[in-house]
Amino acid sequence: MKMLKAVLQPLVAQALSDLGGDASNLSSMLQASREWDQGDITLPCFPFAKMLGKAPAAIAEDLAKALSSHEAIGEVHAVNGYLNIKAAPAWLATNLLNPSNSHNAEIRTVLIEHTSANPNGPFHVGRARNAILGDTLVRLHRLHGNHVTAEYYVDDMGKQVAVLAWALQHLDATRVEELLSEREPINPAWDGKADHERVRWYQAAQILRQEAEGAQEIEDAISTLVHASENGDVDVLNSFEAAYQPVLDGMLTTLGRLGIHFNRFTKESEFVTNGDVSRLMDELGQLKINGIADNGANFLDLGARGLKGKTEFFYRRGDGSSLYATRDIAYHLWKWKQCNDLINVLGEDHKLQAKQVGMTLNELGERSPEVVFYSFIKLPEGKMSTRQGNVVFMDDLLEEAQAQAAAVVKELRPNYDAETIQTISEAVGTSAVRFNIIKVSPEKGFTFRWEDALTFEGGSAPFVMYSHTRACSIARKVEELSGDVPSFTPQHLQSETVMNEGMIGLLRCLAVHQDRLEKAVSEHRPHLFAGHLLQLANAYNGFYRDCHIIDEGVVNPFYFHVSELARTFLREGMEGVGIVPLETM
RNA sequence: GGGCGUGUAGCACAGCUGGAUAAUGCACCGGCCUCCUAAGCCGGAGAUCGCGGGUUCGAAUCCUGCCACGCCCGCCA
Repeated sequence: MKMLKAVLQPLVAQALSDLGGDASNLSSMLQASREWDQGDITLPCFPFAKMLGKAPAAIAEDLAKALSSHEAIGEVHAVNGYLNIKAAPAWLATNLLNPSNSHNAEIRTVLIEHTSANPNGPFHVGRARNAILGDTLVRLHRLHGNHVTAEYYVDDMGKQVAVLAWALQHLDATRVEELLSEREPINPAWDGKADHERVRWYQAAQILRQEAEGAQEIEDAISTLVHASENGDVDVLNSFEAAYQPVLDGMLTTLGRLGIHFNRFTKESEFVTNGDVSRLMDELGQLKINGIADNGANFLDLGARGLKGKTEFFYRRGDGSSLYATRDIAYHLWKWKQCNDLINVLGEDHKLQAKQVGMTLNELGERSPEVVFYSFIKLPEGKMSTRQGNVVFMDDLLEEAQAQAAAVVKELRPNYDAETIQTISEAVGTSAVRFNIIKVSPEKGFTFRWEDALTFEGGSAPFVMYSHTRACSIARKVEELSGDVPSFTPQHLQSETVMNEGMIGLLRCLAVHQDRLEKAVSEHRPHLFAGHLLQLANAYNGFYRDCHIIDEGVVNPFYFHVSELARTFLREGMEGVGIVPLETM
């Protein structure tokens, strides 16, 4: 409703100063109405009471009378000290349907790093929250018009890949299955998918590392590998890559099914081998807050910069090698060279680390990135843990979602052929899974429940998808019936003396579409836009109920143009949150 | 022990830069397919906004104390 506010503010300011009030803070006081029924824009009049020596209710009444008329203003009501203003539906329609209202927001170059999971095993639902959140941010920024690079930071040199590489070199399939005999066997559906296969090697190695016998030798061997990788040993790094790349490919296959893709993969080891990390450590050593431990390890005293709790941030070990966070800082310095805005999506367990990295960047005269943190997904039985078998793999969830969706399609549309059912159920299943996760705010601890993920009713992706297919169906029918409908002109509105509830509801919802997108993007809160999409779909359904676009074979051009605008907003919005915009379902 | 976060109807969740009768979905009760796709629409019922204080004309929202849960507090990643 920014467009309405822009028109109203000068008018309200005039009315207010005519009454002797101070209009200087008006912009922040004139707000979108909390109560959707009451109006589009509201001015609470309580703060003026003292200034004007009048009751708020009376001030609201006076303002309502003093407000000059304008084509944008539909209704003005003074209620309990609030001045409520509703936009004129015809004005809304004209503004929405005229393509002239192009918003020219500044285009930013944005680098979004997300997921970056260790390539040692398949995604479970918990780890996938990062990818779904991150990819939705990528999509929403693009919808907003920004240039976005979606980036995966590949941890190709840590202990986890070292363990995987060691296991693949020292164990065979028989030994692995022997060690994992008490665990559930691999789901036969994922035989041949490297993330599911190789994680068993990793798990077997983890078991061996726990055992008393021989554990020390394994530990030494792994440790040697880790150190070699940290020193940029090319052979070791190559062996690591050979170990993890098929796993990563498998993980990316899963994400691809969810419509998640990356523009670039950047390997952690790059910053070691190209010398950035050692140059960085030298630079950090020059800082005032640098400190040196007894064994020669280096740290920054971030307590001196206000960090509470643990104040020493170690960036160099006693043996001179770097730490994960050090490499992350080098990575950030590199990332900053190529964008205006930097966004990272991280689990809540990385909060302290991110704080340390951000403060160090500031110390070097660089900006901190924006970080979107999310809480972990739990299962009703408790924490997700691979070791206890308390885990839901994304691959399994997607299979199940698709199967459930297929069952629904078969029941609802018995005449559809197998291929159509497959297409629809795949789209419905994956969209439902994404939306189920994206619609809740990231900081909320999320409990995964099969019945919620597989709900295809109100509040879900299929609900939005269904409204969109209705709009598509109408567009197809209109096309068959009358070919091209002439583009919108204000004359189309002249027969609309009174607009019905469904039409007004949809116009109002369309009017806030851009505002909602902008807010979700600027605050990095995709769930706000997900909520708006549900509202938009709901508003479209009300419009569909009240406004028959085709009546006795005749197309109402005004209704049709509104429907088409809603269809466009729905489609773009769905793509923005990763819902597949099917045209039939 | 310290830091950060969460706590809203039976369940899940929105609202948190202070504003009205706390929004939505599921589940529950009742209605709507001779009419553009009923994965829909309409109506009903259901909330001491964790608990106690405080600031304010006004608090789910801000401050403070307490309680519960989660995450973190490695020269790991």
